[in-house]
Amino acid sequence: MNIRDFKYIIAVADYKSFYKAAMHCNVSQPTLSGQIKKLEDYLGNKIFERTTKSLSITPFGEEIISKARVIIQDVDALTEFSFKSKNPWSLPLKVGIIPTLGPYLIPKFYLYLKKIIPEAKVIFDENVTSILLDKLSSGELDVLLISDMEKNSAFTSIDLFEEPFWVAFKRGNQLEHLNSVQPKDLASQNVLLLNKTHCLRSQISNLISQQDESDLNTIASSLETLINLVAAGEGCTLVPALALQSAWTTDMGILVRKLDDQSANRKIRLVFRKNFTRTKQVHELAKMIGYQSPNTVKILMKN
Amino acid sequence: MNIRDFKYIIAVADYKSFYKAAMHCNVSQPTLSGQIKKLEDYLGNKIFERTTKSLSITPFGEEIISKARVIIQDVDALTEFSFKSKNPWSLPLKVGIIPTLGPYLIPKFYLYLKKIIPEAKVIFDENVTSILLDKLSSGELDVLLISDMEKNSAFTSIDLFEEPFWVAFKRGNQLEHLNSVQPKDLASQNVLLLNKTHCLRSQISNLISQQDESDLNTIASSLETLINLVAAGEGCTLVPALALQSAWTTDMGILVRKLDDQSANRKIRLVFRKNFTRTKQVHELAKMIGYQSPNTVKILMKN
DNA sequence: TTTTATATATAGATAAAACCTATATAATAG
DNA sequence: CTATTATATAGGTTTTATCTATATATAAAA
Repeated sequence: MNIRDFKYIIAVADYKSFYKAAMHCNVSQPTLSGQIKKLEDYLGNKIFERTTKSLSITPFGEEIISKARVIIQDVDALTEFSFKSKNPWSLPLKVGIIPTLGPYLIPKFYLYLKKIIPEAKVIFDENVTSILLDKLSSGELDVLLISDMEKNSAFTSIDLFEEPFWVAFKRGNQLEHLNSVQPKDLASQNVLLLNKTHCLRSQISNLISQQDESDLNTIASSLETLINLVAAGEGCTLVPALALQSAWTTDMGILVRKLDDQSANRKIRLVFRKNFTRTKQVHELAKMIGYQSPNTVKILMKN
Repeated sequence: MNIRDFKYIIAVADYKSFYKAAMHCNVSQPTLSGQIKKLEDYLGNKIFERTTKSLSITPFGEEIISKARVIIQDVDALTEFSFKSKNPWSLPLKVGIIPTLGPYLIPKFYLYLKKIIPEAKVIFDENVTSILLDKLSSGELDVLLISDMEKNSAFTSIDLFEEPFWVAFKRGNQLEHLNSVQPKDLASQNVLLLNKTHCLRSQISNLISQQDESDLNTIASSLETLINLVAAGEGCTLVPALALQSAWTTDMGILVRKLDDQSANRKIRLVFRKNFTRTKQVHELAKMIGYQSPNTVKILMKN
């Protein structure tokens, strides 16, 4: 039994003619006759009572045709739904992003994405890497914007950009007098760090050769808090470039210096399941971020 | 797009495995994979996200599968309805019958038919031949039980039996003294006839060589009325064998003689459209009437 | 009554599709 | 690194749908 056959009997019922129905279905009349005969044989009853000069629908046929109409309507609805869904943005993209990146990166590409692809919808989930990876595995999220992560063969990633680290300190700190700041210059500084759940913490503590196990300087769970502590004279901290705000200098008396070290940066990547089906969406997102963010980073680096 | 493909994706959704779903569908795994791939290509979206160790359904796939389940349910209902309808008596048979036959023939086969085929349902319409033929053409009736009719190439007929005519007259009529009554013996009699709409009238008037145009003896529209008039001494009449009642002799003083003439009978036939689809029902009806009525007629002829 | 026009059915060949087996590829578990 | 398990691919076979040509049947016209 075939959906096509249902279309054939409905056409015959509508046109009251095998010949005309065949024209409408774009098949030859013998094809139509043959398929309907086969269907009738399978169902065990005649649908049509035909002579060369008249065609009527049997009571059984009326039942079958009305049921077939319902089925064809549902099939058409399914097809229409599918064709509408061909737009890669017919479904929202669920994006996980780390807290040290989200507040600064999202504003830089989201409006541009909506301008270029108005139907695009992105749902953000701001969480630390380990939680995001779990959600990606389970399918709760479609794609992640994260920094370093251990290798996972189930995931694929797209490198987006490298984000340098800057040192932020209060005016008056001895670092103010250095033209170029090296990691070793921080050894004598009280470097404030985020708590261990943030990937940024280990990246920075590795960089300045501090032991990650130490909880000594773990005094904040957000970059905003860290900066406020620095402004209060508590010490210095390292900040990823995108998080730098020009208002700091004027309003808070905070100075920044780029760290003069090749490894003083983090790689930002898009990560998604290797078999994720909506890769077109992912690549369009990557393109939007790629268009926007490298420039932004460069501008900030001149600051 | 094919109903089979819907069954495939539902099986995969249920078994969470291409391999197991293929087993369930009695096809090979490559066949299932191939067909689902084709469906996904046609619909323009992936239904499943698969790796060798996990299989999940995409949001699009969830929609498609739930729609497909509805369609498959409806298709199954259609199929089940068809298989139930394979019983030739799944629909009532609409039988037209002439008024000079219906009241006497129906009681002789209907109970027997119900006994042999309990699910059989017959709807009777008692009318004169011309009206019945119109209703047969239009499809309002499925089959007719009638006597002579003009040839019609759109109809087919099955001969059932020949019904002899008997003369009915009141005790004391000069016919009482004849051992055998011939048509010519009726020339001197006042033969009462039904009105012209009944086929029985022309059959009898032809037999006794009276002009059919004459309205002289047309004084009744039912056999019951004719018999009552004969009992009242108004004349004699011809009665088809099945209509003879044994009560006539005792209660009404009416005697009957078989007409001694080869053509003194009418042929009773089943007539139906040549392309009628439920011929099995028709032939079962014919068989039931054939089993019952010839015997009945013979018994009456000995009366 | 024969012819013409129209509609459905049948026959035989061709094209399309679904299917199978064998094998490749991929990923996890031991 | 191998064994196991699952899906994908390749190539050939079978089945099904389709086409063209023609037959059959009926009603209308000549």
